[in-house]
Amino acid sequence: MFDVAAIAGVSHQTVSRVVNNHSSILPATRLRVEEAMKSVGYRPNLAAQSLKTSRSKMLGILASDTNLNGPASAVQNMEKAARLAGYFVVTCAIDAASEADVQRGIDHLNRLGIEGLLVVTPDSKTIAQVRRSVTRIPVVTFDSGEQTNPLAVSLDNFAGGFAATQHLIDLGHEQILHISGPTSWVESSARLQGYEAAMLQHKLTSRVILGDWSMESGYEIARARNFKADGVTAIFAASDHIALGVLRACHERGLSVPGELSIVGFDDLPESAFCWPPLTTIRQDFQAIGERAIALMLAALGASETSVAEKLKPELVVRESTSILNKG
Amino acid sequence: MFDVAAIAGVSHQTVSRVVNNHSSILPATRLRVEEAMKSVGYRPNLAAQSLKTSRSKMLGILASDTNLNGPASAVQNMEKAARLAGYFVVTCAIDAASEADVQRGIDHLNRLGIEGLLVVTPDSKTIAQVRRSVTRIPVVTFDSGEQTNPLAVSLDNFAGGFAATQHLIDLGHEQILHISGPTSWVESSARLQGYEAAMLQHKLTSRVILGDWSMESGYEIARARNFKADGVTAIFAASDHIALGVLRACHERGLSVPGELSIVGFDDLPESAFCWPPLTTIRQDFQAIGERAIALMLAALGASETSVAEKLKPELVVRESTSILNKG
DNA sequence: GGTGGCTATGTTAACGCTAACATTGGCTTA
DNA sequence: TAAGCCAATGTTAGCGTTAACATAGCCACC
Repeated sequence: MFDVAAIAGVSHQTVSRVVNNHSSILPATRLRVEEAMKSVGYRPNLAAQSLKTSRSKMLGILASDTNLNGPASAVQNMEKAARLAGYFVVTCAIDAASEADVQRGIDHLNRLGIEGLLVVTPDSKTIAQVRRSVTRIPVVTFDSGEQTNPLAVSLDNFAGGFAATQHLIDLGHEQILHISGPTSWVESSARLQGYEAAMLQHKLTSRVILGDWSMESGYEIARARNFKADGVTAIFAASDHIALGVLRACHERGLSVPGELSIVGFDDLPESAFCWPPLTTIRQDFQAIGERAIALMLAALGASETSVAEKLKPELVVRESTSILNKG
Repeated sequence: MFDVAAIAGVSHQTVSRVVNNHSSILPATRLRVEEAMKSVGYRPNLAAQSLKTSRSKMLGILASDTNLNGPASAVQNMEKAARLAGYFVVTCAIDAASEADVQRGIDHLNRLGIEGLLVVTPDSKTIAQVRRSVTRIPVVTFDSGEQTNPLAVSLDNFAGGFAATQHLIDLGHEQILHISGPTSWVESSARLQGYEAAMLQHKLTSRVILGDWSMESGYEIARARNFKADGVTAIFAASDHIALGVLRACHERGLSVPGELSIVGFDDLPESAFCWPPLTTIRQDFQAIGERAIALMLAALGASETSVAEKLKPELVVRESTSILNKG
């Protein structure tokens, strides 16, 4: 910095002012300084800036399941959006099931002096834990329902569950089974509620089995029961993974999809369009989700205007795993 | 820090020594200081440490395709391994196809003062570009073949390609088609070479179609040709995604898998075990890959011993998409 | 018993930067 | 023309930490 100042024939403070876009710098001076910076390849030292301003320009992301498509896409898009705003993103993978692991993650990120924390996990217990133990800095999470925390991105999982169920009802199905995710997940209960609301509205009886998001779980559930005998003609699975597991079990048993059983998933995994039959599902816009999360964070940090917080609506994608009920 | 020193009745420098595990501290003093630290909840300020020591304890990861399972798992495991060693990881998603975007990513990470850079991309041009423009700090990449850069994790994609092909040959197949990935990807050419070596060894003729990793590509290729008419009885796809696309096309046409066509993929996506039929594939151990990358990095930073660099061998996972050639 | 050397701790300065205050000089205005 | 003011830049100090050197006290050994 002093080198730059010497070359440009100004004081180091003037250089600092140029770096920080101060107003009272003569255009000619600014130009001279900028050229000097370029000539020596000057880069401001972030550590020194942090130390002095006590703003680190870093955001932490606490994420579980980062190898899954959804969270991974969301995190990736958050990083891009944050970078655009001049922020750095430090991701920390946690096991949401372990309270101790979550705390370790928080401590780790705190040591960095992050200015804000984004929590990418659908586990409501984890979210509550983080909100409880991180109060010094803004925490942005994801919500899937009635709560309206101003620092949460609202994903309308209720609407998704409703749309999936409505789609099956529209096709004439009445015996619609829902395979849900684990109860502690916010997504899970919102999707379930959407399902129940749609069923209720058409005076149909809800039938729910508890799954755990995984393909294994869908597979085991579908293997353990006889949908035909039960009269079930359609399934709304809380995740594409569950749906994929069900699909495999149907193939094994020779149950025709969608001929004898219609299936709707949730997430629109890239693979879901290419399984057989291609899966009707609910798509979430992870880019929008990531950008929204960062926008909320920036607003909380005072770096930008507060944006309007309307819920992000997922979208029904109709493919070939669902069809009109074959009455017979 | 001065607060801690005052409480413990020592100088701030003694506190610093306790923090850094210096040897010449009386156990009693250390204890006193540690208690004082606990009582005020003291956390060393990383920015100040960085500034003073000019070591930021941060590693950068430049990653493309972070929403894909493989890269995402690798990155996740790198982060965990780095955290264990006291390092922070800053991930930066790039579009490997764009040289400018890669450069922007490098600049972004450089501003942070990262101590080392890990490049998670299979695009050899990007790797070369990064190696060219980042020389100040160690760069760890991934290699898939003959090159033996000491700072690259060697993934034996050749062995994987060989094993996949050998498996099909063992089942009696002779007309084995390989759908490859794009040529600029290191993985791609190594897998291709493994395929060709196995074919050559059994005096079989190689048949290769150029794909681009994606499900769409596998689907389109399989739709555009008639494997039966061509006499092709088995396909080794360079990725599970390609294989999944082929599989879907087969379903559409009523071509029985594995009855009329055996298929082997590469990657062992979680979904591959649950498609129909479950896909025979080559599994890579992403946890080992991530840990190995960090081990290499730590060694390069002088933070640990150099580890022996034997290639990571992928593993054949036999499922139901391959079967003995049905002569007739 | 004095000297040398060691061990445990204290003191000082500096890392690169920015906030706050100080200075300069040109311009307005009575 | 002198007082006042503002715009542009300079000077100083300190953010929290650690390296380097300084000091104090103890033990051993001739």
